[in-house]
Amino acid sequence: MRKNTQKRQSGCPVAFGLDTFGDRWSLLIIREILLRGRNTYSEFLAAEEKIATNILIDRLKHLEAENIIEKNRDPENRRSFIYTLTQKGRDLAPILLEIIIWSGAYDERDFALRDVLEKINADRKGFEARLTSE
Amino acid sequence: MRKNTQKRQSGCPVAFGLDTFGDRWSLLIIREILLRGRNTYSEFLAAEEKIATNILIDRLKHLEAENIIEKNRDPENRRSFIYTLTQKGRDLAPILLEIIIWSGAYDERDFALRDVLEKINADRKGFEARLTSE
DNA sequence: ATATTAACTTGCATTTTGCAAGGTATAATC
DNA sequence: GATTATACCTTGCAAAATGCAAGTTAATAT
Repeated sequence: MRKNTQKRQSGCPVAFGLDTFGDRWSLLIIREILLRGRNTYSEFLAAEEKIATNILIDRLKHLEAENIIEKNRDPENRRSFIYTLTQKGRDLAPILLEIIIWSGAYDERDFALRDVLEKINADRKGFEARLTSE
Repeated sequence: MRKNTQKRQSGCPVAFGLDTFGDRWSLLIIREILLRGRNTYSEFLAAEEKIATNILIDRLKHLEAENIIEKNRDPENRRSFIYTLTQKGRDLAPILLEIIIWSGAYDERDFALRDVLEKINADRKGFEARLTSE
């Protein structure tokens, strides 16, 4: 388990962001919820990048502690939990979209989420507004 | 030295971005160049976050290999090198700005780069255009 | 009762990061 | 022209984060 959010304690907003969600996995979990409609532990585990179980639970706890995601019991299946984004979490959408735009321009390989890039190109503001609202 | 860019080989643009600049330090180096006009090894070292020398040189080499920054001798001081952003590097500006906006909304502490946030609020498009152009 | 699914936990190896102390080449100072 | 200082690294080792494989627990299905 990571040493309880050891932040750089720098006064810079870029550093603050990196300290909060700037690790190898957090944004991928947020991508799963925000852009792929996944929201359980097992769905996150099934993502193509193959996150390890201990890392996954560590990041989920961390993101929950940062109030970026919320964990609730699935009302229809009492052994399952549903992870959803808070407003703070949904507000990460613009960052994700900019990363997708940048990679769209510089990744030569064909890739997933092309549909997302197309939606951004078609109507950035509208698409983003839908993602950031409840 | 990091094992030559071990990428996740995922087809996702978010993962591609994270593999390219998504570590603890790369975006801070890019911030120094893009938003603070710093462009030498010693200036990066002097940044408030206190990056270690071996990590700094590793990230500089990595970013250069990824064609995000360029290294050139300082014509006025032959023992110094100037690191500048390529177009690919300048195109990371929107991502940095979105991180600054997000942190501006959710970091309760008073912080640096307030001036940048104000410029974004005053004229996002113009400010961003200036950053991404040569 | 038994098996299966979902959500974890634990132990240990590997990789990355961080710290402190060098080392080399250029330039400034005595 | 010898000494000192600056700028850019390199190296060795300790600490932390990540990754892998094998458990564990609790709810549900058979």
